[in-house]
Amino acid sequence: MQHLDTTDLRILSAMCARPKASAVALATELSLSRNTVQARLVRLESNGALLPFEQRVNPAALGFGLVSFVHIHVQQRLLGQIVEQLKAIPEIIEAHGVTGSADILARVVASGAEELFRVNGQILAIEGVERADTSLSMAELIPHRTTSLMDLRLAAGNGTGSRSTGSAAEVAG
Amino acid sequence: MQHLDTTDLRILSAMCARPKASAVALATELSLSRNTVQARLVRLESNGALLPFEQRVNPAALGFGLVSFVHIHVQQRLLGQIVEQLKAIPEIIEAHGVTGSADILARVVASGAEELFRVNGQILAIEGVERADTSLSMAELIPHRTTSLMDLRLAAGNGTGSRSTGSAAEVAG
DNA sequence: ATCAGGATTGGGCAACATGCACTATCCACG
DNA sequence: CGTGGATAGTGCATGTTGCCCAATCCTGAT
Repeated sequence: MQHLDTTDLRILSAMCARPKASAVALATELSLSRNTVQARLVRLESNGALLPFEQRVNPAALGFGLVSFVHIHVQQRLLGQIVEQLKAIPEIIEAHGVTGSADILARVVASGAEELFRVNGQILAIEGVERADTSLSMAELIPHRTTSLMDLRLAAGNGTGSRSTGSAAEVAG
Repeated sequence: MQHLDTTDLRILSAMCARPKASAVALATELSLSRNTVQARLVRLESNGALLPFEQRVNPAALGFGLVSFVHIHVQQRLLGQIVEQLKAIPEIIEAHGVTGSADILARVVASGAEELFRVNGQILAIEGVERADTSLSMAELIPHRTTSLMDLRLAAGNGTGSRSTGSAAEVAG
């Protein structure tokens, strides 16, 4: 993962503030050359700093308004196969191998309780899955955000004036 | 939350497949009028089906490569104030009020263990927070995805041919 | 069946953007 | 100092956007 310099951060931050702004407009706003913005955008996409567009799609709008977090306990030796089978369940939209009392923490969405129950049944039917403990999200207290992180980084690296060069202001690492 | 019909789904799905495609290109691909695509896109943005651009920013690229899930136990009567104070911690990038043994499940990122320890200290210092149990993400087994949900919905509502009209094929809800 | 309202279609237009190319300059490193 | 990559500024053919308009379609209510 290539880390970002202040110019990258400024570009990202401006894009968050004005997603529809063209590269030309961003360049003007940030006092950069249009070519620079374009080159940076290409690099941000190719090096993984920008995740795929699908992150923006709201599951609730697709009818999956029920969000739950499922703590899954598995037989470790079957982990690989289990993960493959979890991937085949469309309602599991994220999963992490975690430390702590559970082995996997999955985000599972559904249209309602009945469908969630069905999906949980699918999870439990996977060989090697010993337990699945489900917590329902009752409220989204802090919606997913990254601007707080960007602001933190910009505030930390903002000692080089309004026109920062790359390596002198590399802050994200 | 306004639910989406098949045309919306097809537009979203095409955007996920080709994020850089113009409205004109999408319209051609989907056999729709350009105006229709534009109108639908405006609606998708305004009704919350499309989340803000910042969802696409990868925290790891900002230097926050350590992901953890913090289960927070609180005094219920102080919940409102607690949430406000959690919001003021930039490294908390998501939080849900959940059922189950914990009250709040938070996603906390950091550059490393030391910083995570510091953030945890901040959480614990909030009045009304009784406990905070942290699980580290050791592996992103299933990266966040929504195309699986879209595919599911499209497969479920695909009985009306290649040119679906709105209400006859409303499937998401 | 009729009517009304919203959605969709197809087309137009001025302004603008994009992707790519080019040259010149700057900056960091060996 | 020399070199290579990054940045800046500019140009151009092509395509896009935001907005507008009129006509048609579709759906639900009466």
